[in-house]
Amino acid sequence: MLQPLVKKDAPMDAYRQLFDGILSQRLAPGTKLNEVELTLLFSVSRTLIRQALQRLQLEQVVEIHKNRGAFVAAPTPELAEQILLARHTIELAVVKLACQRCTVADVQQLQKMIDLEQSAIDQGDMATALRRSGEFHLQLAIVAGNQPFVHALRGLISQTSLIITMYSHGGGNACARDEHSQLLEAVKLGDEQQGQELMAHHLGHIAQGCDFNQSPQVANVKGAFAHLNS
Amino acid sequence: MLQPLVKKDAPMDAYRQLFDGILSQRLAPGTKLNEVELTLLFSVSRTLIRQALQRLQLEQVVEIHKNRGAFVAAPTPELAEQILLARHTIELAVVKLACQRCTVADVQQLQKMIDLEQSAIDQGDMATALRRSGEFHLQLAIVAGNQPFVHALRGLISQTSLIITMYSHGGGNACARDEHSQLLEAVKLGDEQQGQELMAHHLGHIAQGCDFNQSPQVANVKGAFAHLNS
DNA sequence: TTCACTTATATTGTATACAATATCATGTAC
DNA sequence: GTACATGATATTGTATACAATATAAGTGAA
Repeated sequence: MLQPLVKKDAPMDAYRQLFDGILSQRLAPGTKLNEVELTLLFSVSRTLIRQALQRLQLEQVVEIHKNRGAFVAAPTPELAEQILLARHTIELAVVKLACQRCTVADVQQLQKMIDLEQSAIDQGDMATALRRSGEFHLQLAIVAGNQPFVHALRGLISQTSLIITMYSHGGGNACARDEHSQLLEAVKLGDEQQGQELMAHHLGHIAQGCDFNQSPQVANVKGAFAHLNS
Repeated sequence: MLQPLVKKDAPMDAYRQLFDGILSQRLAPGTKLNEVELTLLFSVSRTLIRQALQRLQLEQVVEIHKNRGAFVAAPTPELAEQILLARHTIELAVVKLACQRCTVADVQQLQKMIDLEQSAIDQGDMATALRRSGEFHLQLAIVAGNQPFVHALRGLISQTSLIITMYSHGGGNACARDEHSQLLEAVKLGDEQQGQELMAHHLGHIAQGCDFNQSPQVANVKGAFAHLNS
Protein backbone atom coordinates (compact mmCIF):
# COMPACT_ATOMS: atom_id res chain seq x y z
CA MET A 1 0.00 0.00 0.00
CA LEU A 2 1.19 3.46 -0.86
CA GLN A 3 2.01 6.02 1.78
CA PRO A 4 -0.48 8.86 2.01
CA LEU A 5 0.91 11.84 0.19
CA VAL A 6 0.42 14.17 3.13
CA LYS A 7 0.63 12.57 6.52
CA LYS A 8 -0.86 14.69 9.23
CA ASP A 9 1.66 15.88 11.76
CA ALA A 10 -0.16 18.45 13.83
CA PRO A 11 2.63 19.36 16.26
CA MET A 12 5.11 19.92 13.45
CA ASP A 13 2.50 21.96 11.61
CA ALA A 14 2.00 24.38 14.47
CA TYR A 15 5.74 24.62 14.92
CA ARG A 16 6.34 25.21 11.22
CA GLN A 17 3.65 27.87 10.97
CA LEU A 18 5.13 29.78 13.85
CA PHE A 19 8.68 29.31 12.66
CA ASP A 20 7.83 30.51 9.17
CA GLY A 21 5.82 33.37 10.56
CA ILE A 22 8.80 34.55 12.53
CA LEU A 23 11.38 34.05 9.83
CA SER A 24 9.16 35.65 7.20
CA GLN A 25 9.06 38.75 9.36
CA ARG A 26 5.29 38.55 9.78
CA LEU A 27 5.85 38.14 13.50
CA ALA A 28 8.15 40.93 14.61
CA PRO A 29 10.65 40.46 17.44
CA GLY A 30 9.04 41.10 20.81
CA THR A 31 5.55 40.07 19.70
CA LYS A 32 3.53 38.36 22.42
CA LEU A 33 2.39 34.89 21.41
CA ASN A 34 -0.92 34.28 23.15
CA GLU A 35 -1.63 30.58 23.46
CA VAL A 36 -5.40 30.57 22.98
CA GLU A 37 -5.08 32.94 20.08
CA LEU A 38 -2.71 30.50 18.38
CA THR A 39 -5.08 27.68 19.33
CA LEU A 40 -7.85 29.32 17.33
CA LEU A 41 -5.60 30.17 14.39
CA PHE A 42 -4.15 26.69 14.00
CA SER A 43 -7.13 24.63 15.21
CA VAL A 44 -5.13 22.54 17.64
CA SER A 45 -5.19 22.37 21.40
CA ARG A 46 -2.99 24.36 23.72
CA THR A 47 -0.99 21.21 24.34
CA LEU A 48 0.46 21.31 20.85
CA ILE A 49 0.83 25.07 20.86
CA ARG A 50 2.87 24.86 24.04
CA GLN A 51 4.95 22.07 22.55
CA ALA A 52 5.75 24.21 19.53
CA LEU A 53 6.56 27.21 21.69
CA GLN A 54 8.89 25.19 23.88
CA ARG A 55 10.71 23.88 20.87
CA LEU A 56 11.06 27.37 19.45
CA GLN A 57 12.37 28.52 22.80
CA LEU A 58 15.07 25.88 22.77
CA GLU A 59 16.01 27.08 19.30
CA GLN A 60 16.28 30.55 20.83
CA VAL A 61 13.69 31.98 18.47
CA VAL A 62 11.11 32.46 21.22
CA GLU A 63 11.49 33.52 24.82
CA ILE A 64 9.19 32.07 27.46
CA HIS A 65 8.83 33.90 30.76
CA LYS A 66 7.29 31.90 33.58
CA ASN A 67 3.64 32.77 34.11
CA ARG A 68 3.94 35.60 31.60
CA GLY A 69 3.96 33.81 28.29
CA ALA A 70 5.93 33.49 25.07
CA PHE A 71 7.42 36.27 22.97
CA VAL A 72 9.26 36.35 19.69
CA ALA A 73 12.91 36.71 20.63
CA ALA A 74 14.45 40.16 20.28
CA PRO A 75 18.23 39.79 20.46
CA THR A 76 20.05 42.70 22.03
CA PRO A 77 23.02 44.20 20.17
CA GLU A 78 25.33 42.39 22.58
CA LEU A 79 23.69 39.04 21.87
CA ALA A 80 23.67 39.82 18.16
CA GLU A 81 27.43 40.23 18.27
CA GLN A 82 27.80 36.91 20.07
CA ILE A 83 25.57 35.18 17.54
CA LEU A 84 27.53 36.48 14.59
CA LEU A 85 30.80 35.50 16.23
CA ALA A 86 29.46 32.00 16.87
CA ARG A 87 28.38 31.74 13.25
CA HIS A 88 31.81 32.89 12.14
CA THR A 89 33.47 30.18 14.18
CA ILE A 90 31.14 27.39 13.16
CA GLU A 91 30.60 28.26 9.52
CA LEU A 92 34.29 28.55 8.78
CA ALA A 93 34.61 24.98 9.98
CA VAL A 94 31.52 24.06 7.96
CA VAL A 95 32.92 25.48 4.74
CA LYS A 96 36.13 23.57 5.25
CA LEU A 97 34.25 20.31 5.66
CA ALA A 98 31.94 21.11 2.77
CA CYS A 99 34.96 21.64 0.52
CA GLN A 100 36.12 18.15 1.41
CA ARG A 101 32.81 16.36 1.08
CA CYS A 102 30.67 18.20 -1.46
CA THR A 103 29.31 15.96 -4.23
CA VAL A 104 27.98 16.90 -7.66
CA ALA A 105 24.43 16.43 -6.42
CA ASP A 106 25.16 18.70 -3.46
CA VAL A 107 26.40 21.42 -5.78
CA GLN A 108 23.26 21.15 -7.89
CA GLN A 109 21.00 21.48 -4.88
CA LEU A 110 22.95 24.41 -3.46
CA GLN A 111 22.80 26.12 -6.86
CA LYS A 112 19.05 25.61 -6.96
CA MET A 113 18.73 27.25 -3.56
CA ILE A 114 20.74 30.23 -4.74
CA ASP A 115 18.44 30.55 -7.74
CA LEU A 116 15.36 30.40 -5.54
CA GLU A 117 16.78 33.08 -3.31
CA GLN A 118 17.55 35.26 -6.31
CA SER A 119 14.06 34.85 -7.76
CA ALA A 120 12.62 36.02 -4.46
CA ILE A 121 14.88 39.05 -4.59
CA ASP A 122 13.81 39.72 -8.18
CA GLN A 123 10.19 39.73 -7.06
CA GLY A 124 11.00 42.14 -4.29
CA ASP A 125 10.02 39.60 -1.64
CA MET A 126 12.89 40.25 0.72
CA ALA A 127 11.37 38.26 3.57
CA THR A 128 11.37 35.09 1.47
CA ALA A 129 14.82 35.89 0.18
CA LEU A 130 16.09 36.19 3.73
CA ARG A 131 14.58 32.85 4.67
CA ARG A 132 16.06 31.16 1.60
CA SER A 133 19.42 32.69 2.30
CA GLY A 134 19.31 31.01 5.69
CA GLU A 135 18.34 27.73 4.11
CA PHE A 136 21.39 27.92 1.86
CA HIS A 137 23.68 28.28 4.85
CA LEU A 138 21.96 25.40 6.63
CA GLN A 139 22.23 23.19 3.56
CA LEU A 140 25.95 23.87 3.49
CA ALA A 141 26.18 22.47 7.01
CA ILE A 142 24.19 19.42 5.96
CA VAL A 143 26.60 18.90 3.09
CA ALA A 144 29.46 19.22 5.56
CA GLY A 145 28.00 16.18 7.28
CA ASN A 146 28.32 17.32 10.88
CA GLN A 147 25.08 16.93 12.79
CA PRO A 148 25.98 19.13 15.78
CA PHE A 149 26.91 21.96 13.45
CA VAL A 150 23.58 21.62 11.66
CA HIS A 151 21.77 21.63 14.96
CA ALA A 152 23.57 24.68 16.29
CA LEU A 153 23.32 26.61 13.03
CA ARG A 154 19.59 26.05 12.73
CA GLY A 155 19.09 28.25 15.77
CA LEU A 156 21.85 30.70 14.94
CA ILE A 157 20.57 31.30 11.41
CA SER A 158 17.04 31.86 12.68
CA GLN A 159 18.34 34.31 15.23
CA THR A 160 20.30 36.09 12.51
CA SER A 161 17.06 36.59 10.63
CA LEU A 162 15.64 38.25 13.71
CA ILE A 163 18.72 40.42 13.98
CA ILE A 164 18.41 41.52 10.37
CA THR A 165 14.70 42.20 10.85
CA MET A 166 15.47 44.34 13.85
CA TYR A 167 18.60 46.20 12.88
CA SER A 168 19.20 46.00 9.14
CA HIS A 169 19.11 49.30 7.29
CA GLY A 170 18.22 47.76 3.94
CA GLY A 171 20.21 47.13 0.79
CA GLY A 172 22.82 45.35 2.86
CA ASN A 173 22.08 41.87 1.65
CA ALA A 174 21.49 42.67 -2.00
CA CYS A 175 25.01 41.41 -2.58
CA ALA A 176 24.10 38.05 -1.14
CA ARG A 177 23.64 36.36 -4.49
CA ASP A 178 27.12 37.07 -5.67
CA GLU A 179 28.55 36.05 -2.34
CA HIS A 180 26.67 32.77 -2.19
CA SER A 181 27.60 32.01 -5.77
CA GLN A 182 31.25 32.68 -5.17
CA LEU A 183 31.10 30.60 -2.03
CA LEU A 184 29.60 27.68 -3.90
CA GLU A 185 32.27 28.03 -6.58
CA ALA A 186 35.01 27.70 -3.98
CA VAL A 187 33.27 24.71 -2.38
CA LYS A 188 32.88 23.06 -5.76
CA LEU A 189 36.58 23.45 -6.40
CA GLY A 190 37.39 22.25 -2.90
CA ASP A 191 39.34 25.42 -2.21
CA GLU A 192 39.16 25.54 1.60
CA GLN A 193 41.24 28.68 1.95
CA GLN A 194 39.16 30.67 -0.51
CA GLY A 195 35.90 29.28 0.87
CA GLN A 196 36.74 30.33 4.39
CA GLU A 197 37.76 33.81 3.32
CA LEU A 198 34.55 34.30 1.38
CA MET A 199 32.48 33.06 4.29
CA ALA A 200 34.26 35.38 6.69
CA HIS A 201 33.60 38.35 4.42
CA HIS A 202 30.01 37.28 3.87
CA LEU A 203 29.26 37.12 7.59
CA GLY A 204 31.09 40.37 8.10
CA HIS A 205 28.77 42.05 5.63
CA ILE A 206 25.76 41.03 7.69
CA ALA A 207 27.09 42.91 10.67
CA GLN A 208 28.02 45.87 8.50
CA GLY A 209 24.48 46.00 7.15
CA CYS A 210 23.08 46.53 10.63
CA ASP A 211 22.61 49.62 12.74
CA PHE A 212 22.43 48.54 16.35
CA ASN A 213 21.00 51.82 17.58
CA GLN A 214 17.50 51.56 16.21
CA SER A 215 14.84 49.66 18.15
CA PRO A 216 12.25 47.34 16.60
CA GLN A 217 8.55 47.66 16.09
CA VAL A 218 6.21 45.04 17.53
CA ALA A 219 3.33 43.53 15.58
CA ASN A 220 0.35 41.48 16.71
CA VAL A 221 -0.41 37.88 15.97
CA LYS A 222 -3.74 38.08 14.20
CA GLY A 223 -2.38 40.31 11.48
CA ALA A 224 0.57 38.05 10.83
CA PHE A 225 -1.68 35.05 10.17
CA ALA A 226 -4.51 36.91 8.47
CA HIS A 227 -4.16 34.61 5.45
CA LEU A 228 -5.36 31.68 7.56
CA ASN A 229 -8.72 33.30 8.27
CA SER A 230 -9.62 34.17 4.69
CA MET B 1 9.25 39.81 52.63
CA LEU B 2 12.05 37.37 52.01
CA GLN B 3 12.06 34.99 49.10
CA PRO B 4 11.49 31.36 50.02
CA LEU B 5 14.79 29.55 50.14
CA VAL B 6 13.64 26.76 47.87
CA LYS B 7 11.07 27.71 45.30
CA LYS B 8 9.31 24.75 43.82
CA ASP B 9 9.95 24.29 40.14
CA ALA B 10 8.50 20.96 39.26
CA PRO B 11 9.27 20.89 35.52
CA MET B 12 12.89 21.80 36.13
CA ASP B 13 13.06 19.16 38.86
CA ALA B 14 11.94 16.36 36.59
CA TYR B 15 14.32 17.59 33.91
CA ARG B 16 17.23 17.82 36.34
CA GLN B 17 16.60 14.38 37.78
CA LEU B 18 16.62 12.82 34.36
CA PHE B 19 19.58 14.84 33.19
CA ASP B 20 21.62 13.93 36.26
CA GLY B 21 20.52 10.33 35.98
CA ILE B 22 21.85 10.17 32.46
CA LEU B 23 25.05 12.06 33.07
CA SER B 24 25.77 10.10 36.24
CA GLN B 25 25.65 6.95 34.17
CA ARG B 26 22.72 5.54 36.15
CA LEU B 27 20.69 5.60 32.96
CA ALA B 28 22.70 3.85 30.30
CA PRO B 29 22.50 4.88 26.63
CA GLY B 30 19.61 3.17 24.90
CA THR B 31 17.48 2.85 28.03
CA LYS B 32 13.74 3.18 27.41
CA LEU B 33 12.20 6.00 29.40
CA ASN B 34 8.63 4.98 30.15
CA GLU B 35 6.47 7.98 30.90
CA VAL B 36 4.18 6.55 33.57
CA GLU B 37 7.14 4.97 35.28
CA LEU B 38 8.80 8.36 35.52
CA THR B 39 5.47 9.81 36.64
CA LEU B 40 5.47 7.51 39.65
CA LEU B 41 9.14 8.08 40.43
CA PHE B 42 8.98 11.87 40.36
CA SER B 43 5.38 12.35 41.54
CA VAL B 44 4.42 14.70 38.74
CA SER B 45 2.01 14.29 35.88
CA ARG B 46 2.90 13.04 32.43
CA THR B 47 2.61 16.59 31.18
CA LEU B 48 5.78 17.59 33.00
CA ILE B 49 7.54 14.34 32.21
CA ARG B 50 6.90 14.89 28.53
CA GLN B 51 8.11 18.48 28.81
CA ALA B 52 11.35 17.29 30.37
CA LEU B 53 11.79 14.58 27.75
CA GLN B 54 11.23 17.03 24.92
CA ARG B 55 13.80 19.38 26.35
CA LEU B 56 16.29 16.57 26.73
CA GLN B 57 15.60 15.57 23.14
CA LEU B 58 16.43 19.05 21.90
CA GLU B 59 19.66 18.84 23.87
CA GLN B 60 20.29 15.59 22.01
CA VAL B 61 20.54 13.59 25.21
CA VAL B 62 17.29 11.73 24.58
CA GLU B 63 15.78 10.40 21.38
CA ILE B 64 12.01 10.41 20.94
CA HIS B 65 10.48 8.15 18.33
CA LYS B 66 6.90 8.91 17.39
CA ASN B 67 4.44 6.57 19.08
CA ARG B 68 7.32 4.50 20.42
CA GLY B 69 8.63 6.61 23.25
CA ALA B 70 11.81 8.16 24.59
CA PHE B 71 15.22 6.56 24.91
CA VAL B 72 18.51 7.70 26.32
CA ALA B 73 20.59 8.70 23.32
CA ALA B 74 23.25 6.28 22.14
CA PRO B 75 25.58 8.11 19.76
CA THR B 76 27.06 5.99 17.01
CA PRO B 77 30.81 6.10 16.46
CA GLU B 78 30.21 8.32 13.43
CA LEU B 79 28.17 10.79 15.46
CA ALA B 80 30.71 10.62 18.27
CA GLU B 81 33.38 11.73 15.83
CA GLN B 82 31.21 14.64 14.69
CA ILE B 83 30.51 15.67 18.28
CA LEU B 84 34.17 15.71 19.20
CA LEU B 85 35.03 17.70 16.08
CA ALA B 86 32.30 20.21 16.91
CA ARG B 87 33.65 20.54 20.43
CA HIS B 88 37.14 21.05 19.06
CA THR B 89 35.95 23.88 16.84
CA ILE B 90 33.84 25.61 19.47
CA GLU B 91 36.01 25.12 22.51
CA LEU B 92 39.12 26.47 20.81
CA ALA B 93 37.16 29.64 20.20
CA VAL B 94 35.88 29.52 23.78
CA VAL B 95 39.37 29.28 25.24
CA LYS B 96 40.49 32.23 23.19
CA LEU B 97 37.61 34.36 24.47
CA ALA B 98 38.12 33.11 28.01
CA CYS B 99 41.76 34.20 27.86
CA GLN B 100 40.61 37.67 26.98
CA ARG B 101 37.81 38.01 29.51
CA CYS B 102 38.62 35.85 32.51
CA THR B 103 38.47 37.73 35.83
CA VAL B 104 40.01 36.84 39.17
CA ALA B 105 36.63 35.65 40.43
CA ASP B 106 36.26 33.47 37.35
CA VAL B 107 39.63 31.85 38.01
CA GLN B 108 38.65 31.13 41.60
CA GLN B 109 35.42 29.48 40.56
CA LEU B 110 37.08 27.41 37.86
CA GLN B 111 39.73 26.32 40.36
CA LYS B 112 37.01 25.27 42.77
CA MET B 113 35.41 23.16 40.08
CA ILE B 114 38.71 21.45 39.35
CA ASP B 115 39.09 20.68 43.04
CA LEU B 116 35.58 19.24 43.21
CA GLU B 117 36.28 17.05 40.22
CA GLN B 118 39.50 15.85 41.79
CA SER B 119 37.84 15.01 45.09
CA ALA B 120 35.33 12.89 43.22
CA ILE B 121 38.19 11.10 41.51
CA ASP B 122 39.92 10.57 44.87
CA GLN B 123 36.76 8.95 46.19
CA GLY B 124 36.62 6.70 43.17
CA ASP B 125 33.31 8.20 42.06
CA MET B 126 34.11 8.41 38.38
CA ALA B 127 30.52 9.19 37.38
CA THR B 128 30.51 12.35 39.46
CA ALA B 129 33.98 13.22 38.26
CA LEU B 130 32.82 12.93 34.69
CA ARG B 131 29.85 15.19 35.35
CA ARG B 132 32.04 17.78 37.08
CA SER B 133 34.53 17.66 34.28
CA GLY B 134 31.74 18.63 31.95
CA GLU B 135 30.69 21.43 34.25
CA PHE B 136 34.21 22.82 34.12
CA HIS B 137 34.12 22.99 30.35
CA LEU B 138 30.71 24.63 30.41
CA GLN B 139 31.84 27.19 32.97
CA LEU B 140 34.71 28.09 30.68
CA ALA B 141 32.16 28.92 27.98
CA ILE B 142 30.20 31.02 30.45
CA VAL B 143 33.38 32.89 31.32
CA ALA B 144 33.98 33.40 27.61
CA GLY B 145 30.70 35.30 27.58
CA ASN B 146 29.20 33.87 24.41
CA GLN B 147 25.67 32.63 24.93
CA PRO B 148 25.37 30.57 21.73
CA PHE B 149 28.57 28.74 22.58
CA VAL B 150 27.23 27.97 26.05
CA HIS B 151 24.00 26.72 24.56
CA ALA B 152 25.66 24.51 21.98
CA LEU B 153 28.24 23.14 24.39
CA ARG B 154 25.65 22.18 26.99
CA GLY B 155 24.35 19.56 24.59
CA LEU B 156 27.74 18.57 23.21
CA ILE B 157 29.25 18.04 26.65
CA SER B 158 26.29 15.91 27.71
CA GLN B 159 26.63 13.87 24.59
CA THR B 160 30.32 13.45 25.26
CA SER B 161 29.45 11.95 28.63
CA LEU B 162 27.28 9.43 26.84
CA ILE B 163 30.12 8.68 24.45
CA ILE B 164 32.53 8.10 27.29
CA THR B 165 29.97 5.90 29.07
CA MET B 166 29.55 3.83 25.94
CA TYR B 167 33.02 3.57 24.54
CA SER B 168 35.64 4.54 27.13
CA HIS B 169 38.02 1.80 28.18
CA GLY B 170 38.82 3.34 31.56
CA GLY B 171 41.83 5.21 32.90
CA GLY B 172 41.63 7.54 29.98
CA ASN B 173 40.43 10.57 31.84
CA ALA B 174 42.55 10.16 34.94
CA CYS B 175 44.83 12.78 33.45
CA ALA B 176 41.98 15.26 33.37
CA ARG B 177 42.99 17.08 36.52
CA ASP B 178 46.39 18.01 35.24
CA GLU B 179 44.95 19.02 31.90
CA HIS B 180 42.24 21.18 33.39
CA SER B 181 44.72 22.79 35.74
CA GLN B 182 47.15 23.57 32.96
CA LEU B 183 44.29 24.93 30.89
CA LEU B 184 43.21 27.22 33.70
CA GLU B 185 46.80 28.40 34.13
CA ALA B 186 46.98 29.42 30.48
CA VAL B 187 43.61 31.16 30.71
CA LYS B 188 44.71 33.00 33.85
CA LEU B 189 47.81 34.24 32.03
CA GLY B 190 45.73 35.12 28.98
CA ASP B 191 47.94 32.96 26.80
CA GLU B 192 45.57 32.22 23.91
CA GLN B 193 48.05 30.18 21.92
CA GLN B 194 48.93 27.92 24.82
CA GLY B 195 45.31 27.62 25.92
CA GLN B 196 44.17 26.50 22.50
CA GLU B 197 46.93 23.95 22.22
CA LEU B 198 46.10 22.49 25.61
CA MET B 199 42.42 22.33 24.77
CA ALA B 200 43.13 20.60 21.47
CA HIS B 201 45.24 17.99 23.21
CA HIS B 202 42.69 17.57 25.96
CA LEU B 203 39.88 16.88 23.55
CA GLY B 204 42.13 14.62 21.56
CA HIS B 205 42.70 12.51 24.65
CA ILE B 206 39.00 11.91 25.02
CA ALA B 207 38.86 10.31 21.60
CA GLN B 208 42.03 8.32 22.31
CA GLY B 209 40.43 6.98 25.49
CA CYS B 210 37.60 5.42 23.53
CA ASP B 211 37.23 2.14 21.73
CA PHE B 212 34.49 2.50 19.19
CA ASN B 213 34.08 -1.21 18.59
CA GLN B 214 32.39 -2.20 21.83
CA SER B 215 28.64 -1.84 22.21
CA PRO B 216 26.87 -0.56 25.31
CA GLN B 217 24.77 -2.27 27.95
CA VAL B 218 21.25 -1.07 28.62
CA ALA B 219 19.87 -0.57 32.13
CA ASN B 220 16.33 -0.10 33.35
CA VAL B 221 14.80 2.96 34.92
CA LYS B 222 13.68 1.70 38.31
CA GLY B 223 17.17 0.62 39.25
CA ALA B 224 18.66 3.95 38.29
CA PHE B 225 16.34 5.84 40.62
CA ALA B 226 16.16 3.29 43.41
CA HIS B 227 17.30 5.94 45.88
CA LEU B 228 14.02 7.81 45.37
CA ASN B 229 11.93 4.90 46.65
CA SER B 230 13.74 4.35 49.93
C1' DT C 1 -5.37 63.66 40.03
C1' DT C 2 -2.72 60.04 41.98
C1' DC C 3 -1.65 56.43 44.75
C1' DA C 4 -2.82 52.33 47.10
C1' DC C 5 -5.73 48.58 47.55
C1' DT C 6 -9.26 45.26 46.15
C1' DT C 7 -11.69 42.62 42.91
C1' DA C 8 -12.57 40.77 38.34
C1' DT C 9 -10.65 38.95 34.25
C1' DA C 10 -7.41 36.88 31.36
C1' DT C 11 -3.50 33.87 30.81
C1' DT C 12 -0.45 30.48 31.93
C1' DG C 13 0.75 26.02 34.67
C1' DT C 14 -0.46 21.31 35.77
C1' DA C 15 -3.21 17.24 36.01
C1' DT C 16 -6.37 14.24 34.10
C1' DA C 17 -9.39 12.02 30.54
C1' DC C 18 -9.90 10.22 26.16
C1' DA C 19 -8.10 8.69 21.44
C1' DA C 20 -4.73 6.55 18.54
C1' DT C 21 -0.98 3.58 18.03
C1' DA C 22 2.12 0.07 19.06
C1' DT C 23 3.38 -4.05 21.58
C1' DC C 24 2.65 -8.47 23.24
C1' DA C 25 0.22 -12.83 23.85
C1' DT C 26 -2.85 -16.25 22.15
C1' DG C 27 -4.49 -19.16 18.86
C1' DT C 28 -4.89 -21.19 14.27
C1' DA C 29 -3.30 -22.84 9.69
C1' DC C 30 0.22 -24.89 7.30
C1' DG D 1 7.55 -25.69 14.99
C1' DT D 2 6.93 -21.52 12.17
C1' DA D 3 4.38 -18.09 10.27
C1' DC D 4 0.61 -15.29 10.25
C1' DA D 5 -3.63 -13.34 11.91
C1' DT D 6 -6.37 -11.66 15.86
C1' DG D 7 -7.43 -9.83 20.12
C1' DA D 8 -5.91 -7.91 24.74
C1' DT D 9 -2.82 -4.81 26.92
C1' DA D 10 0.30 -1.19 27.43
C1' DT D 11 2.05 3.19 25.88
C1' DT D 12 2.07 7.31 23.62
C1' DG D 13 -0.60 11.43 21.40
C1' DT D 14 -3.98 15.02 21.97
C1' DA D 15 -7.64 17.57 24.08
C1' DT D 16 -9.82 19.29 27.93
C1' DA D 17 -10.59 20.60 32.87
C1' DC D 18 -8.96 22.65 36.85
C1' DA D 19 -5.46 25.43 39.66
C1' DA D 20 -2.25 29.17 40.17
C1' DT D 21 -0.56 33.42 38.71
C1' DA D 22 -0.49 37.72 36.52
C1' DT D 23 -2.85 41.56 34.45
C1' DA D 24 -6.33 44.96 34.22
C1' DA D 25 -10.22 47.49 36.06
C1' DG D 26 -12.40 49.65 39.40
C1' DT D 27 -12.91 52.00 44.06
C1' DG D 28 -11.87 55.02 47.64
C1' DA D 29 -8.81 58.11 50.34
C1' DA D 30 -5.29 61.67 50.51
